[in-house]
Amino acid sequence: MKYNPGEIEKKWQAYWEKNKTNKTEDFSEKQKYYCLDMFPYPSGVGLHVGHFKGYVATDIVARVKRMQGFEVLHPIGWDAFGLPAENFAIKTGIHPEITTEKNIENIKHQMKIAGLSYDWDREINTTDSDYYKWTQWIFLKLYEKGLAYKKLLPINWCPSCKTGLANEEVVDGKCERCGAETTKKDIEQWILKITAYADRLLEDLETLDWPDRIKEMQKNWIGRSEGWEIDFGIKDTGKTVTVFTTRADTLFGCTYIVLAPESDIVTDLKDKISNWEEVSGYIEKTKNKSDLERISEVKGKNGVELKGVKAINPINGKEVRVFAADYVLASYGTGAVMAVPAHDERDFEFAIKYDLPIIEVVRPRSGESDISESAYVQDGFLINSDTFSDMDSESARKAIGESLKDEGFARERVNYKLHDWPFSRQRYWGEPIPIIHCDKCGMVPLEEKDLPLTLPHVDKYEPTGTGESPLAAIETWVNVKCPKCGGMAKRETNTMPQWAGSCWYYLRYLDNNNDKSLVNSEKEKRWMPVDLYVGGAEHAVLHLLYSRFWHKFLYDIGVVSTKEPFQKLRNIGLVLAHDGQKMSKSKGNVISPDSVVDEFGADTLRVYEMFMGPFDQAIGWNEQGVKGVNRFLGRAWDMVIQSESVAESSSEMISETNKLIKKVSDDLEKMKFNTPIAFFMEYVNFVYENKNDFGKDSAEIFVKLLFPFAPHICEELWQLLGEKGLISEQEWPVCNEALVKNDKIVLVVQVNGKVRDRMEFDSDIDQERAEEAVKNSEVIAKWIGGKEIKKVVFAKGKLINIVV
RNA sequence: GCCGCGGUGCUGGAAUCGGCAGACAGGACGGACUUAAAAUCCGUUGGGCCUAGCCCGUGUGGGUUCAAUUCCCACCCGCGGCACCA
Repeated sequence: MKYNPGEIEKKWQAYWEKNKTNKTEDFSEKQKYYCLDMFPYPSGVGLHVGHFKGYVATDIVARVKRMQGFEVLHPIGWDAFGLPAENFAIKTGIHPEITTEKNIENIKHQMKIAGLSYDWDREINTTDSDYYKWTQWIFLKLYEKGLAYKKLLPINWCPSCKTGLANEEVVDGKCERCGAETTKKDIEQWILKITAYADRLLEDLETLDWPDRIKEMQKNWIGRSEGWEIDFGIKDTGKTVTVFTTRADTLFGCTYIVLAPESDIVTDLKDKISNWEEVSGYIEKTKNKSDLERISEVKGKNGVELKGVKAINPINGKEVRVFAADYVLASYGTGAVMAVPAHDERDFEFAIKYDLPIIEVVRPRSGESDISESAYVQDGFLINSDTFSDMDSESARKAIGESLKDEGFARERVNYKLHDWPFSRQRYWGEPIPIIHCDKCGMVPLEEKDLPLTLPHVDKYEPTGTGESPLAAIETWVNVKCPKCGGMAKRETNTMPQWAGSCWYYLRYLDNNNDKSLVNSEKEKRWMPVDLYVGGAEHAVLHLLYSRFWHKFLYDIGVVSTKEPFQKLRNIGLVLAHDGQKMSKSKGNVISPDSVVDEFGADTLRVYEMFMGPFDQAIGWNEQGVKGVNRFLGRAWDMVIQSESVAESSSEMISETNKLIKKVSDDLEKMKFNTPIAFFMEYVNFVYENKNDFGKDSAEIFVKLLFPFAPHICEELWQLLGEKGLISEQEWPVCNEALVKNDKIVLVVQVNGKVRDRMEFDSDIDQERAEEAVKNSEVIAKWIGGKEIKKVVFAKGKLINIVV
C-alpha cells in the first residue's frame, strides 16, 4: 500500500468535521490551554503560505496539548471590517457584506484542507451585528467613563483614503494602507484616552512572555520620560512660558528658549512681538509643511526670534531671548523648551547657526569634553552653577528641581510620546459610533437596549472627503429623535477604525452566542488569559497596544479578571518567495497553500512550513524542500507499514524511540518546530538501517509523536496498525528513562585542547580509569610523546583533555 | 543618530549551563534499477596540503580559558524598529 495523501486527507477531514473531534468543552475537569492565532482579514486573494506558517504552529501546539490532557481552546474568526472590501464596493457597487462572505468561504476552505483543528462552532465575524453590538457597548462604556471624547484636532489625514488616521497608522509620513502622503487636517474627532493607561501599559510589559523586540517597540512607542516643568516669566507681561526638561541639571546653561511655532503660546505674546509679520509668516510656512517635508528637513534647524520678548530664567534671574522654531513640537511636553546649547545637540546646532551664547555647565568626571566642537550630552558634574556646582548631574536634577519647586517655579512631570488615539474614520465599512447629536442635549449616547446600531445599506460607498462618512447621506438613518428630549437630532456618522473589532475578539470566542453580555464571567475566568498568541510582528504597536488598552479598561470595569490579555506571544517569521523577495500579487511570486495541498497534500505543507527553519525567522520558500518533506513522509509511511512484520522492537530500538520522545517533547516546549522534524528524519534513517528491529510498539509511539505535525497520515496509520479509537484521543508518549540505553559512551580524547581520538567506555567511567586507558592508547601516546603531563581535564561522560 | 535582533558549507539550517563545528534537509556529483525518463535506493560532498595522515576553518581584530560558533572588548556588515520627544 502506497502513501496517498489525496485520499486519506479528504477522508479524515470529513470524519473529524462530522464527529466534531476538535470541539472544546466550556468547563471540564481538565486544565485549560488557550491557543490563539491573530485572526485574518478575509481578503479577496485568500491566504498564502505565510499565513499558514502561524496557523500550523498553533495547530501543532493545540494538538500536543490535547494529547497531554489539556482542554484546549483553539478558535478562529474573521476581522472583516476594513478598506479593501469597501474599495472593491466603490469600484463595483457590490456590497462589502457580499464580498466578505465570499472571501470567508474561500479562506475557510483553505483552512479546512490544511487540516487545522479549529473548533468551528466558535467562529466569529467582527462585521456581524451580534458581534459589533459589543464593540459598540465597549465604546459606550469608554464614553461613560470619560475615556472617549470628541475634539477638534489637527490629525493625520490620508487624502487618498479620505479619512483620518492614528499616529500608529502613519509610517514615514505615509498612509500605512495605501502609501499616499498624509497631511494634517483639522477635524472634529472621536479620541480614546489611551494616555490614561500609559503607565500601566508600560509597567505590565514586564509581566509578559513576549519577544524582547516587541516589548522594546512598545516601550519606545509609549516613550515615558521623567523630568520637570519649569516656569520662565516673560519680562514686563506677567505671563509665563512653561518648558519641559529632563535635564534640570543644565538649567544654568540655558541661553534662550524655543517655542513650537504652531502653539498658542506664540500668538498669546503677539502684542509684545515687534517683528510679528516675520513671525506669523514663519508660523504659516510651518503649518503648510507636510509631515514628509518636516521629516526630511530634520537636518538644518531654522527658526525666528520673537523680538521684543525676553524670558527670565528662574534659577538665576537672567534674561534670555525667545525663538520659535519647528524643531520644537507642539504635540509633546508643553510645546516649549529651554535651550542649553552646550549640552544638547539640537540646541547646539541652532545656537551655532544664529550665533547664540553657549555656556558650559556640565563636565565629565573622567575623560574630556570640548563644547566648542560639539555638545556634551552625557551626565557629569556641574560647573558655573552657583551653589549647585560640583554636584553630580543626577543629584543636581533633583536639587535644582526641588529648589524651584519650593519657590513655585517648577513641578515634577512625566511625559509620554504616546498620544491619545483618534478613533473615528470617515468611511462606510466599520462599526457605527452609537452616539446621537442633539442641539438641545448635546451628545447623547444610545442605551444598551438599543444596540446594536446596525450599519445601514447605502447606494454610494465613495468617501465624501468632507470629514463625514457616506452614512451622512442617508437621511432616514441620520435623522432621529433625541432619546433624551424627543426633539430632532442627528446620528454620529463617523465609523470606528479597523482596529476596534480586533481589540477584544479573543474574549468573544469564549462565549460567542451570548446575547446578554459580552462574555459570561465564569467562562472568562475559566479561559483567560490567552496562553499562547501567535501572529506577525507588524502589529507590535497597533493591534497589540490597542487591545492591551481595551483589556485593561475592561479589567477596570470588571468585565475581565486578568490585567493582560496575551500571556505569551510569539512572532511568525515571514515566508519569502524563492528569490528572498516578499511574496506579493504584483510580483506574481505568491505560493498558495491550495496548490501545495493539491500536489503534495496537507501533511507535506504542514511539515515543510515547520521544517523551513526557526519559526520566528524569515525564510524563502523552496519547492525542492517541499519535495524532500514529501519524500520523508513517504518513507515514514512505508516504515510504519513494515513494522507489522516484526514481532517486537529490539532493546536498542526501544532506547532510540524513547530518546525521540524526549527530544521532540523538549523542543516543542521551547516552540522549536524545525529540530523535532530533523529528529524524526534521523529516526527514520536509523530504522531503515535496522528494519528488523522496528516493531509495532515503536511504530505506535512514532505515529503519536508525528501526529500533531502530520495529522492525516498519522490518523490513517493508526488505523492501519489496527489500533482502537482515534489517534487524536491518545495520550502523548512519555519518555521512559529506564529504557534509554546509555551504558556505553564515546569519550572525546584531546591533547592540548585538540581532538586526537575517540574511545568507547562504560558511561560511569571516572577520571582515574579514563586517564589510565588514554595514556595506554597508542594514538595518544604518540601525541604526548614523552612530554611532561601538566594537567588533565575531565568532563564526565564527555571528554578528557591531556595538557602537556 | 538611538534601540533591538542577527552574521556558521553551494543553499535552508543544527550544535550556545564553554567540551567532537556543519546534525537534518536541499542542491551537485557518482553509482544501482529502467529500452529511456521520472520515481526509488546506495555512495561522496567545508577549504587546503607533502592525502592511511596533518593543517586551516563559525563576519573582522584582540582577550579570558586546558578548551570559544558559545563568554568579554573594539570594529565591520545585514535586517527590523524609532527618529528634532527636549
